[in-house]
Amino acid sequence: MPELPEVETVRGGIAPHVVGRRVVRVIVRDRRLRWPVPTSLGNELPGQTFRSVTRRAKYLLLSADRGTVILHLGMSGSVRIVPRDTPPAKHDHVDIVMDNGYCLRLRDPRRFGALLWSRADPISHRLLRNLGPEPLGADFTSEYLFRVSRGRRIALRDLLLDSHIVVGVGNIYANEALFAAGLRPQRAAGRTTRAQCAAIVAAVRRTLTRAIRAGGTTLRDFQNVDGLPGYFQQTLQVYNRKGEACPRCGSRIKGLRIGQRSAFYCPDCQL
DNA sequence: CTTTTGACCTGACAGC
DNA sequence: TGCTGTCAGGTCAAAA
Repeated sequence: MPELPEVETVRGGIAPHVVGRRVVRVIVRDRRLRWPVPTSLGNELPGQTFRSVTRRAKYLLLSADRGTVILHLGMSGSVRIVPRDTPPAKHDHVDIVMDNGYCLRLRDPRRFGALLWSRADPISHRLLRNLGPEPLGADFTSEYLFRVSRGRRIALRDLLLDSHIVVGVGNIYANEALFAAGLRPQRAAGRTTRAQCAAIVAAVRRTLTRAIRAGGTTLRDFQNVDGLPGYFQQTLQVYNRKGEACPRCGSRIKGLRIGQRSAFYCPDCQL
């Protein structure tokens, strides 16, 4: 469910409730997430204080005194800050109880998310080690994108989804950014010019930045920490708008499948 | 090496 | 009211 803007929205939402708080205990009701929630989390985290909440790709990193909680929301994960005695709902799998009477509660119906504990630097964790550059960072440049796309027949949409190329971009924002760049999602990545790569990079950055400002996109069930939806879906130009009028030229937006996942584009605005 | 496919899960929704 | 089929914002591992 969440892409970079949604994860960033969650990061900003939980940070003020978490940083400086000491963990009292960890309650695991169901450890069967994408990988089992490690017993070391419950053994080692209590007694430690959270020092910062940062993000790498779609991972949230809750740094404590002698380790880091690595949290990924998968497709359906969400976190809330609730009073510790709030009865858990279905799919509320883990509580991290803090010393102020509140807890960080993780809900994840599909259980594609992950909650891990890293004693060492989380950046060298096997899940984070081989990730590509941050899309809003200085390393994601048109020259970089041009270089890594040479000789690739993969669809542009799928190149943007590849976390080894660039992180944080999911299916919604990949489609939206390619609309903004004027390139069809199914176009072969290798068949792009330097100028087109520059347009893609600029479009990715602008799309993500705007979405963060809007508090993310809520299509079905994304909620921020306060239980409120994001507002960027009102700004979506093509995603999930098959058959509707292109906001730029009025043509009918097309939908197609690339691999197993749907893609959307305007046949007149995108080459 | 690149690209595609299958796998992991539950829930919402459309259509009958 | 049910049933069935389809789809979903992620991403890893294995197959081709």
